[in-house]
Amino acid sequence: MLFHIKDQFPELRPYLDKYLEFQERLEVPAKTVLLEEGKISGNYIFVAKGCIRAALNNNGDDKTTQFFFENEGLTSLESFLKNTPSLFTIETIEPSIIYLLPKKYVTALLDDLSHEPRFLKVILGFLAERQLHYMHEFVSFIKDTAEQRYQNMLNDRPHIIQRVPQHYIASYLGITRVHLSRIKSALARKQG
Amino acid sequence: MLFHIKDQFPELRPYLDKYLEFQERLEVPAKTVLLEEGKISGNYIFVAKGCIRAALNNNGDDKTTQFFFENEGLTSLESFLKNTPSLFTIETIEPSIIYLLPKKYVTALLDDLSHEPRFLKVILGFLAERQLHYMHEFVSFIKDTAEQRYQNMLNDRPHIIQRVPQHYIASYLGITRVHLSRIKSALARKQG
DNA sequence: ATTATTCGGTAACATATGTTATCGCCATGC
DNA sequence: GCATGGCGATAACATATGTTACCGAATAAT
Repeated sequence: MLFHIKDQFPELRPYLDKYLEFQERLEVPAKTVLLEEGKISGNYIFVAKGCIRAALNNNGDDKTTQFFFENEGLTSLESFLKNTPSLFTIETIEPSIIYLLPKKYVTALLDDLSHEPRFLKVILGFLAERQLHYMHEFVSFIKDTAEQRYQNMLNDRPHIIQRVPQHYIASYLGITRVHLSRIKSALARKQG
Repeated sequence: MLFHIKDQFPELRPYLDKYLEFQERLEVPAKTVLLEEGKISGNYIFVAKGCIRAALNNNGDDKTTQFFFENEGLTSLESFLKNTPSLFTIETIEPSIIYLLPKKYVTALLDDLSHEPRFLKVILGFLAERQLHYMHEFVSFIKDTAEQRYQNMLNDRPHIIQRVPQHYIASYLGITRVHLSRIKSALARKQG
């Protein structure tokens, strides 16, 4: 929420720079858990290099719900705002470089920024974008078949397919890895 | 976004009251289209009485994506913020009383409020809530079967099932009305 | 090098869901 | 009163998707 804003909105830079020193830099291998499902989220997480996923345990099977790559940041929003246990586990997929900003600094920063009128539009745009993202995903489940959702991913976010193991992608699409494999071979048969 | 905030946050009332006079009150029968898919959204829509739905045409069949009831407000956010054609048709389900606030007043109000520090938290909380709503819907498609989604709706939003025709609910759940009917009779057989 | 894991493909069968068609009920308009 | 259309249930059949099991390639651990 913070550090990618810095580049897009230079006028806000002074507000943000003040907090950079409080970040903790982590260099971690693949499959490192950054936040466990059921725990309270204590940090804003920024991905400098690598990629990570959000996942939940659904009666024993692991369901991936989101992917994050370089220069994306995340919190378990619900956990962060309401101090409730996180619905998701946050875990690296590749070896990654991560920055953590403890929650107290994030809230302090928000307080700073609430006195800065220009910030309202920034935060509005930022949250609206996330909201539209989830809304599009949701609508896609209503209107599209699994095969169409895979095609959408191929078109809109091909880096996911290139970098992420297939079983994570399958659960993200709401299907099994067997079915995803079938979809791929059906598409290959159709055109190559 | 505006008029239900008024009651929750009395300190913002002066900001909001100024704009009340610009609302247009509409009393309309069921199946009245308030915004057509493909058109640019020109108003913030507030439901005073009745209920409405958002829907889209997917290769000829009508898919309902959201329901709104008394004291809820909506915009086609994407259309509103980016001035792009709305993805959805907005249509009344029951005879309804609707208030419209033209876009220019909404943006003027937001400008007013950007100078009011207390407002940032309000808008943050408000947008976060919408975002969490979509996220939960999205996650539910990943982890739940159609039958479980119907059960969730029964538990969390039973008024929808009571007031909305079944074929709208079916498309909202991502299934056909035939399948929804089967789910209902399966549940009835299980317990009654 | 050798083993153990992870990953992706495929087959056979089971279950979930879609499609089409038919029926009955009920509200509405004529 | 009688049509008409919207709505919901159900059946028969078709397709989509899940489950389990097995294979082989690539990668990591020893």
